[in-house]
Amino acid sequence: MAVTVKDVAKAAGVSTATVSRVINDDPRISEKTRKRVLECIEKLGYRVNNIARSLKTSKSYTVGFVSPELTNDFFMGIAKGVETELRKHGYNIIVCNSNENVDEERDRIKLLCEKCVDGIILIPSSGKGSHLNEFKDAGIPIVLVDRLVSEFETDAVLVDNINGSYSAIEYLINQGHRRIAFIGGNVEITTAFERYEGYLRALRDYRIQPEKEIIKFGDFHVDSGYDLMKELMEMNNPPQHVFISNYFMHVGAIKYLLENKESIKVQVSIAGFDDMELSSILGLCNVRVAQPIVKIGRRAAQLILSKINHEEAEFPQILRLKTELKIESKV
Amino acid sequence: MAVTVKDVAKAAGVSTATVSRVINDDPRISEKTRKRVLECIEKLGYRVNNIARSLKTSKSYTVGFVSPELTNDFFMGIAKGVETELRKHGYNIIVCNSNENVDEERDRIKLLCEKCVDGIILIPSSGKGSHLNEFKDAGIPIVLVDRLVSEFETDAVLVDNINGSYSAIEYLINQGHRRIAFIGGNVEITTAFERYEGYLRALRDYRIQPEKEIIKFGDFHVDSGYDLMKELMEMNNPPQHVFISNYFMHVGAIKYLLENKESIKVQVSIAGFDDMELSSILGLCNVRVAQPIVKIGRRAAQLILSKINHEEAEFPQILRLKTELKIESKV
DNA sequence: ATCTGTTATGCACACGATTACATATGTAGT
DNA sequence: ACTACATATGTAATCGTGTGCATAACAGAT
Repeated sequence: MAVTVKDVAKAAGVSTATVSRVINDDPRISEKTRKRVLECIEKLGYRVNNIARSLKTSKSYTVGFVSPELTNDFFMGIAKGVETELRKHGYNIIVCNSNENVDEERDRIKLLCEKCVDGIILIPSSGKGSHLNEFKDAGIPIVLVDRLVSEFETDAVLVDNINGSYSAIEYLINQGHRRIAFIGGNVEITTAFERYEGYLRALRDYRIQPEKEIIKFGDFHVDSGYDLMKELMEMNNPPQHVFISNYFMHVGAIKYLLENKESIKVQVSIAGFDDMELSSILGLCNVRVAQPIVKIGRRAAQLILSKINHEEAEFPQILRLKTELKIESKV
Repeated sequence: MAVTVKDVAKAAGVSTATVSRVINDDPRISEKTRKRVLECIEKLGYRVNNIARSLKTSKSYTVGFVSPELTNDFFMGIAKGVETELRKHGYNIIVCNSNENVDEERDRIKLLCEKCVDGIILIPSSGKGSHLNEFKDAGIPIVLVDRLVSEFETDAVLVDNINGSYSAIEYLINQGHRRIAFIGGNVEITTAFERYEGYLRALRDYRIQPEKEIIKFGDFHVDSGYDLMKELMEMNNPPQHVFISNYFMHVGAIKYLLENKESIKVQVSIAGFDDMELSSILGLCNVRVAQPIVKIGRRAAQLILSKINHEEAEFPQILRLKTELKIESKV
């Protein structure tokens, strides 16, 4: 059915080896035959079969990308960076949704191994990583993104969460605020823990005693941000400044504020992590810790490429990218 | 290096054919040898090489998913539906970003063909489709999603945009409003055209003369929504009701309204297409035409599966999914 | 004419699995 | 004992490429 090198070879009156060499730009082929072969390829509409090629070369030019969720601009921003960078090198990504579930995560990785991907970029769905050791002997390089996991060591691209939080809190303190509430994610996730750590560190450095009642932990989702903001606002003495360490929680918090404008006794200002399309329009968040989202993806791609090509500098390697503090001056 | 059927066969004292049959659940294998083979598979840590399998069976169990953008919850909601459905049948998706660019779209599809994907699900990046004909002879089924294109016929999963718009406008009219502005996308894109058509049709059915000055077209992006809302609000006689036929434009429009609260003379209510996580929190949009986003993906997956398996009922087939009108009662 | 070296091409096997066909074994019926 | 048939397994070809090795063709030097 499909046109193969064999057909091209026959048409051009050469061997399949020659055709293969033409396809792969082997310089030893004479201009004359190269031209003839290329003509036949064109005429017959030949297209290389990458499955066969992969079998022969043991390179699939495909990497797996496993994300806890697909409808999430943060994760997909990373995916975008990964795709853009890998595409330059002829790679594609197989995208899998782990549904924030360790079992599904394992399942997807297993399938990716069986598909012989050249590497895997994983945004872990939890803080645990023991199940990842099962795949060590498959010899497929893995790069973690955004979060680290326990019981599994590998390269990773992360953000400097501690100093990200720190800088935002420091800014607020310098503005004269001393009672700053905190809404964060589950501290078993490294990202959440580090952002909390940055908050605490800034308070300590400025000799401010953390106030337990205004420090709340949830799960990085919209509803959680909503609920925790509600808790804060229903206190007798609600805080006027809240640092929220995740974009989605921040959206949820603002949702609560907008829905309950009348009943809230104080005016609240929000500082938050991430600077997404919608962060600015919500108007209630004028201090933001921006992550270089697409760059995270790019770096992860570069890292996996160098592992695939065994340019192992000093692995395991952990890249920490800096955040940027964005202040929106109230007009 | 890696363990192959050969190794397993040797270890179990059988031929590779037998091992292959065990792997593929061939019922002709005796319980005794099946057990022995499975033990050896376990012991050696054998994992099937899907590249080799694909070469032999000409099935890659992979489909391509080409989207104009990755950081877009609408497109990724579709991707999620696709992934979920295909996963059940053992398929994976290679996700490509066409960057809303026809040339890149063609480029990605070409690569997908060379990777021997079993099918392609495409969210077209423009209204043109002539370049898709190049891939007809590759024999790889294609399913379009969300939009149709000119000069190329194939199956598609779409939304009933006309009646979606219609129902929203009809609702507003029944509420007593007669001056309803329209902000829409480029009418060369079928989706945008149909939503405009629904708007017009509703006005006509209720004997309302469309008013050119309050009908605006942009490009389905946030900035465009912002600009067009600005145009409307800067009119001498700004409309009080605006129907915005796309989620991102709707976000941009609200951004403008929030930023310019003081200078806007009228109170504006917005009706919009799509019902996303953030639609509700913005509070300014209480009438929404909800698309069954994940279901669109599911159906596209089912369609591509039936084409792959040649269960061609009566192709080309166009599925139109119904929208749902969501009214948020102002409390 | 012979040798050396370079360049261009072909032969044939391998990658790791599937599968049509052949064969071996067992069982039962006549 | 012979045939008939079902069951279980093996043999070997095949999918479409890439590539080590062999070889052919030719030029230039001796």
